[in-house]
Amino acid sequence: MSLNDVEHCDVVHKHADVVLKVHREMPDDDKLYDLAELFKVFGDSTRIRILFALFEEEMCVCDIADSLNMTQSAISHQLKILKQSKLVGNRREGKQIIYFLADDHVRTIIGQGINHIEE
Amino acid sequence: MSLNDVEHCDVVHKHADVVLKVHREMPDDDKLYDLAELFKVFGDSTRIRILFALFEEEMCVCDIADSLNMTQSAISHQLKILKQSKLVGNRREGKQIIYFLADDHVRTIIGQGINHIEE
DNA sequence: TCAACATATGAACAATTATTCATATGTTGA
DNA sequence: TCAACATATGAATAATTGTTCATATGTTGA
Repeated sequence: MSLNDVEHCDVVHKHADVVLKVHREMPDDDKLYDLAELFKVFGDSTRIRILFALFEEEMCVCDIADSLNMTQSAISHQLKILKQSKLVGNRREGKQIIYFLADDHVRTIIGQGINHIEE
Repeated sequence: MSLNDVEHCDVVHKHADVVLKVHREMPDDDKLYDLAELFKVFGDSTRIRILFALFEEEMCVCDIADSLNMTQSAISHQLKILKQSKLVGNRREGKQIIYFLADDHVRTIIGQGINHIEE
């Protein structure tokens, strides 16, 4: 794409340096996409509640469903998304699948979110 | 809601203590909703790119639009959402409206997101 | 091997949302 | 006051997404 393809206002000529700088520093599309996808996962209160549940301790699917008063299917679908984003892990224990937080990024990210909304 | 309303599996009886603990520690619905709404704002690559642009310096709407090669209207709609979440602020300078990052939470949150996806 | 249990998954539906287009609002210099 | 510019906004559309329902997969103990 050329920088001259779009000119929304006359200021683009005066501010061409700014536009260039943004271009230089902007992460590539793959990274931007991955970032947005990650935050999208946090952008649903069911998934946030699942993560808060797992803050307490690791748990089987039906305990999460009971804790949140939701169906096993709904929880299972959301756990799949959390697992794909590597926010949770799981292991089998007999008939049950135990889910747990993958690492401490989850706490940090949610903590920062709480900081922001509580100001 | 009663804890006995839903029992997805027999384990609920053995794990009733876990369910209780989750209930005790779970933030209230308002907070969970606000948290999810906040992360939803980060969950769109256009808005992420706007924030990255503003990492460089404050900018008028048309410079953002030019930087991202998008229409003024699309950017304006997204800026409204970013402003409502208090992630950006703005001020008028003559005919232009200058947008800027509201505070450093934005950098921290996005930084944590990058940490996570880069592992 | 079979019945009961625990979890996962595909399809369908309703709800949400990002962009576009047309237009409104607000500002400036002449 | 008026034309040109900069931004905001409402309506419409297409695409995405969370939950439900039905059912499949996988495990255990008898």
